[in-house]
Parts: sequence; C-alpha cells; structure tokens
Amino acid sequence: MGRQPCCDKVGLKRGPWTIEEDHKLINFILNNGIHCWRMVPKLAGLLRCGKSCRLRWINYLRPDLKRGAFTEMEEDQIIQLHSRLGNRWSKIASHFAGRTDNEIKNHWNTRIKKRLKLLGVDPVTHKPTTTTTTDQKTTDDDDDQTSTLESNSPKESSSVQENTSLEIILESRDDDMEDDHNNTNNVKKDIPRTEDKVEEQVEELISMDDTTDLLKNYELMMCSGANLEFVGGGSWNQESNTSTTVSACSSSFSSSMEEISDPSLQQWFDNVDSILSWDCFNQLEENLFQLGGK
DNA sequence: AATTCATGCAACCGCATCATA
DNA sequence: TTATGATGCGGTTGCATGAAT
Repeated sequence: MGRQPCCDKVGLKRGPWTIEEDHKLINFILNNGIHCWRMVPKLAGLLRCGKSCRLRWINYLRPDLKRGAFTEMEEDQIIQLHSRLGNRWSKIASHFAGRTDNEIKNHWNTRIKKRLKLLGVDPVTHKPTTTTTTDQKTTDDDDDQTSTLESNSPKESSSVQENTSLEIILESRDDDMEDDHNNTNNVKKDIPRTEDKVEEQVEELISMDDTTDLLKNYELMMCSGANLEFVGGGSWNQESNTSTTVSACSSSFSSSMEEISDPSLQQWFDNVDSILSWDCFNQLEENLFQLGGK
C-alpha cells in the first residue's frame, strides 16, 4: 500500500496568501520544523495544500532569501550557468545564496532573455543570432521578432559595454561547452537526467560555498526555533518545552546564535518586515537574540 | 482623468522522480 | 516487485502595478 494522498483539494483555499496565513505557516515551521509538507497545513491550521505551503515557504518566507534586484554579476552568472545547464532552474539557483529557482526563472524570462536578444544572442542556444532574417525559428514564440529588429535599435550603442562583458563570459566557457550545451538543451526531455549525475556531483562540489554554510546555519536556526511561539499582539514567547530534543536544539541554538550568519538572519527579519510590515517581527528579532544570549 | 497596454512576479498545474508500504 | 503517494521541478497563468496614450 502507498501513502495517504497529499491532500483532498476540496475546500482548500487558493490564490494569494494573506498575512494571517503567512503568519500561521511561519509560526508552525519555526515551532516544528519541516518534516512532512502534507501535514503542515493541517497542523498549522491552514486551508491550503501542502504543496502550496511548501512553495510559499521556499519562494517567499524562507529566512535565507536574499530578495532585491539581481546584480549584473548575478545576471552574468545566470547566463553562464544557463548556457551549461539549460532551463534547470533549481540547479542554477543552487549556485546563488538566497535566490529561488522561481525567482531566477522569472528574472530570466522577464529580463535576461530580453537583454540577450538586444545583444544579438539567442537565449536558448546562447549563440549569436544572425543579423539577417533567419528561417531558424527561435524557440521563443511570443516575442521572437525582437531579437533581430531591436539589435539595430538605438539601444544597441548603449549596450556595447554590456556586449563586451557578455562576450567575455561566453568566450570564457570551456571549449567543450558547446557539446555540453547541446546536450543540456536537447536532453531535457529525451535523456534521463540521471545521466548528468557526474556533472551534477561536480557542480555540487563546486557549489559547496557560502550557500551551504547559509543553509547549515539555517538548519540550526530551524532546529533552535523549535521552542518559539508567536503569541500574537506583536510578541514571540519561548515555550516551556524542555524535552531532550528541544533542549539539545536549544543548546546548539545558544552556541550557534552568534555563528548563525547574523547578516542572513537579520536580512530575513528585514525582508519579512518589509514585505509584511509586521511590527511583531521586530520583536521576534529581539526575542531570538535574547534567547541566544541565555 | 480614464483607458489601454506592458511588465513583473506570485502562485498554480502537471509531470518526473523518489520513497514507501 | 509493484502500486501508490510525496516531493521537486519547470512551464504557464493570472493578477497587480506602472507606463503610455
């Protein structure tokens, strides 16, 4: 027998999340961590599918989210990674601390694609597009008229510098990048992704950078947050739960609070505060650090 | 000022893969 | 081993907002 279904979708709420819902989800995860998304909405008192809760947490509420505009350096890195990995957004996102696959995907579709087209680069193949009209169909059906036409627009002159940097990026790719690229773009559906495992392992090793540290810190925080409760009225209380597990977590919490990349934690509070305008999260910060000092 | 259009982003959907009974 | 559910991922949609007319 298999497991129970994720959720019956009858009576579940959809659409944008309310502040109260965010509040419940954050409160629940801080108290309990993440074990089974299927149970999260039930236990947190949310009329949402577990999948929806997961998405909301990962894309919006996670404490290690960076948010804010992408820097040019980040954009260049995305382009470079995309040329190697194709539309494997989660893989690309794994190279960026605090960026989600959804965020990168959106940014690619709304900004970078256009930027590349302006520069005369096909965003799919990462090869220069021919300046004359081409019978080669660009894979972008909706606005493929922009790539060749706009490359002659006045904007072109202003993008010379950008173009140069892009060329450097593209030229810096390995010689075998083209094969690599052809694979990644063509295999997307045809070849099982497990065949890329070796490459992925290498990628993972390479990406064992501050992202990893951040996540480790975050795990510590999630663990340590097990005895926090949002009690409403703009304050967070520490529960009197002193079970072994929680105590263990708390001890690691105390010792790790200073290690927990303060900037990331601080950033989360700042972000959530700015996003939700919750005065209570300012209190949370204070309480967290009070706990850390105990 | 009102309307239309374009853009960006959060959220949903469906599929693939992994995990479990 | 097989069937089924959970999770993760990428593609797509729909809404909110700002710009243009």
